[in-house]
Amino acid sequence: MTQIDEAASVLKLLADPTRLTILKLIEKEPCCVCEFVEIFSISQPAISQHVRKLKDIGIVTEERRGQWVFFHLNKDHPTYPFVQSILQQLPDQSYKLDAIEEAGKRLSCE
Amino acid sequence: MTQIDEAASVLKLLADPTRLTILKLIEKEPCCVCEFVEIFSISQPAISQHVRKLKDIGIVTEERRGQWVFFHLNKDHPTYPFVQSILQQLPDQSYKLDAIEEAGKRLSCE
DNA sequence: ATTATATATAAGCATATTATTATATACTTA
DNA sequence: TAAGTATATAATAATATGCTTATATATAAT
Repeated sequence: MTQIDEAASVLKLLADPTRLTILKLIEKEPCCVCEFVEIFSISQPAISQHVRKLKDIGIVTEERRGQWVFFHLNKDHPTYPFVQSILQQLPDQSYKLDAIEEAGKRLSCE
Repeated sequence: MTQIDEAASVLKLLADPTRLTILKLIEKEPCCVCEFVEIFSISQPAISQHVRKLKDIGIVTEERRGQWVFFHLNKDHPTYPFVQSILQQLPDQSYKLDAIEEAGKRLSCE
């Protein structure tokens, strides 16, 4: 496994609009699945599967708070500097959280 | 098409070890297909197909020199700064060209 | 305990990706 | 012009990806 292979693996994880948005959101603050479910127009299992891929390499960690699970960007992960350098170039996505809040759809986890 | 979608598309193109190495090589100097064929252990059509994907979005341009086609990294492309910021973090791959040269396999295009 | 809510996993399916082989095209040179 | 070299395209096959629905698990609340 060369550095190129490792970089390609990380890029593959980032190369999806849903996962990229998730990462960009939790870069700012931890979020829970129920928020992602409201934001994206895909099913809850689809969200879980995207998040699992991010957890599998360790760039995302989970923290359970009661029945909710919050996801954090793992700043201690070896690939974090690389990931961060990419995220940093993308526009903030928090407006998506604001939008569901205004629509009264920000669920009880908040 | 949001900025996130566009970024994801570009990342998808980079998310392959062959394409990533090609980009890293031509970042330094234009290369021709015959060199890639020696470097990678995949068929010539497979190389052509990888290169075509890069040409399709325009981040790579081609220049014919006789029977050879050389590929350049297009520094004027809108996504170049983004791509460059990623490539810049990867280790130089020129040793692969050196290796085929020493092995006497650097073909006539040189 | 039972029920409700939040999340994860499993199975299945459609589509995308990446390779291969066969063949076509472009250019060079004898 | 015929033959050789370099590259591109087409057809096809294997595998990967990302979604869905159904179901399981974990916690909370009645």
